[in-house]
Amino acid sequence: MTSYKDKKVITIGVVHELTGLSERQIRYYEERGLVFPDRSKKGTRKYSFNDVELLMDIANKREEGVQTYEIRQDMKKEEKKRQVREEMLRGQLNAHFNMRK
Amino acid sequence: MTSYKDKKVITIGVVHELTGLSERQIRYYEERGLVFPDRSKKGTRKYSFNDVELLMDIANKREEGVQTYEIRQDMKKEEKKRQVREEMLRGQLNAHFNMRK
DNA sequence: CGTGTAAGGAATTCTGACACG
DNA sequence: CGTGTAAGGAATTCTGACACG
Repeated sequence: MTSYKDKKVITIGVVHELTGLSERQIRYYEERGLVFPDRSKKGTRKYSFNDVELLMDIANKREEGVQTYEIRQDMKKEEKKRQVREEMLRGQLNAHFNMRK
Repeated sequence: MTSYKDKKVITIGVVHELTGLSERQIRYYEERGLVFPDRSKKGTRKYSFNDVELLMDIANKREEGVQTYEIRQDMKKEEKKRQVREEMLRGQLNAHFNMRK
């Protein structure tokens, strides 16, 4: 379920190289609740490949002039949708198995 | 063809955390030709998830008392096998397509 | 042979702040 | 709001070497 894409192992310097974003920008997007890196014991940020992809999406939105606040709202909506879909699926599965009982 | 598993983005410190090997050991295995990290512009080593897996295999072999030299020989043999298999496949494909001409 | 360690330097990362707008 | 930058400190990484065995 958790693959390499989700493992938080990339330092901010490498994320900078991969995305072209400045470290300042990357930290700021975290401040705005758009990315959530892990922290090593000593406090350095660790990102996953998923985070890198997300940051590239954010970079594109920013270029279009979308504000971080709006990006955050959109991300919340997406999250909501995903939850609803999951609940529906769960409900159907339950109904199915209840019928077979 | 090249996935996240092959992307060299992990610093030696994180590799240490993931494998349990000391940085000294990790660098030594490189010296012996067992792993080949990339280098960032400034010279710090970058490993891939594949490298991490390889290092864990090496760690197991070492625990069994296998010397780095032998591990290297085995890796070369494996590499050879892979090449032969590829050449055979290529040959069969060629024969196949030549027949259809 | 394989690994630990101390050494000194260079590069990285962190935070909080000021700047501009 | 979003980003650059200088500041000072702490943590990371690098290399070459000595040590033990």
